[in-house]
Amino acid sequence: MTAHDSLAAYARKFVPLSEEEAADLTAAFKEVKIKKRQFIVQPGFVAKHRWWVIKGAVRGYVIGDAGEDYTVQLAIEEWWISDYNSYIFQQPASMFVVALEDSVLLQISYEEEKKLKAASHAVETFFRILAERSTAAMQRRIIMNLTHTAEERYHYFLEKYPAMAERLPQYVIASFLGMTTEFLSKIRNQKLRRKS
Amino acid sequence: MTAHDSLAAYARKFVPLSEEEAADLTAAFKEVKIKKRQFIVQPGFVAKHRWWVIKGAVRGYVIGDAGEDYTVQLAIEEWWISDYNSYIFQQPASMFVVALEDSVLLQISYEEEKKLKAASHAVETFFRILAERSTAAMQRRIIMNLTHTAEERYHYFLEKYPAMAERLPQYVIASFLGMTTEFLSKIRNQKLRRKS
DNA sequence: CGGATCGTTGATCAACTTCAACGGTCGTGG
DNA sequence: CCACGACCGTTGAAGTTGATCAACGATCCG
Repeated sequence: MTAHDSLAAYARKFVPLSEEEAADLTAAFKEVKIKKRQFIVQPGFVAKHRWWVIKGAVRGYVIGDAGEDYTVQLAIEEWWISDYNSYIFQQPASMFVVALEDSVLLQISYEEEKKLKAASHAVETFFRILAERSTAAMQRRIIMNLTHTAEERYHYFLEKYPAMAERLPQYVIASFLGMTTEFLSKIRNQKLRRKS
Repeated sequence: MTAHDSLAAYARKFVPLSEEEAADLTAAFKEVKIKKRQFIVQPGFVAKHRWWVIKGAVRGYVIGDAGEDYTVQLAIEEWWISDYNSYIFQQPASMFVVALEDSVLLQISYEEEKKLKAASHAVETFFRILAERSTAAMQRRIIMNLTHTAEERYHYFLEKYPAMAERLPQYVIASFLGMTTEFLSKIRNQKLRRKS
């Protein structure tokens, strides 16, 4: 099965597409290969594309005032990634998006996506569903961050995303969970000097 | 201008609607009045509606294991609210949604919304845009929470949402920003014992 | 008037960061 | 092919941010 066929199959999980719609949708995506440490979005530049990961792992992050980095999004196979604030509004990005491994992506441009959505109600629905699911996922993440300690968030992450947990470097997971890599190391090794 | 006209005008900021589409859209919404402290979503029950605030203020929150409450969403005039994880997937809610003031809302049911989106490409587009904007806003909130201190988040909130800041009780703002009301009080009154 | 409700203040405490030092591993160029 | 950095993770000590606890004051409303 080709990369484009995978995407069509993925889209059909959410919305029924005619052969023609599926063909038009996938034709708008271009396969790109990126090397580990290669950037596809950088602050100050508009994110002109969104990407769907076929193979590999990609990370979106921002840099704080003191130079610390914070992972905002992670994507492995069958996940989407971009700087959505930049992509949706076509404004300069605040994020970096970089490959954590040599990766293969399917890339669609803002303009192409816009045309596709206008041309097909079903494709419009597909992107609406993606956006809704993304909203729901972000809401869950906000709740998790507000209501749980660093240690709880890590254990939840392990359970929910075991594939990422075993594959991604620790500093990426730590910064995704909103803690330092030192602290995550202590959690993992039970080196917490607890009163209890 | 009626409440339903306001909604039509709001929708037309994002997408062009024919007279018929606008009429169908607004007809699906029912005006509801709720009293301060009245709940419209409760954990365990499916959120069957989403609401658009015409007048008043509404708060969505979750309760942590130790009974602390965390504000997940706030809505005043022209904002949307629901428990989106519940509404989108039609699964039991984890949030409470409650009126902070006597409020007037426009309410649409999941089923009605579904029909409308299926019947009109433009309405589908409207909801897609809402979802995308919501995703982008949540991403900004995640970044803000990760990258800034409690004090910085408060000052940013003041600047960005002055209308809410002057109108909502302090404990609501504090829990929205992920801090205790005591701490927010100290920030506001500069009672922080700082080394600097 | 009297009880909720909301905000304030200070003392103490816990969660997590920062800083500094070090050890292992991986990959790349000489 | 091996040596030398980068990169990644670990550990401990000290420091900070913000939470918790407890008490109290003001205001609002029925």
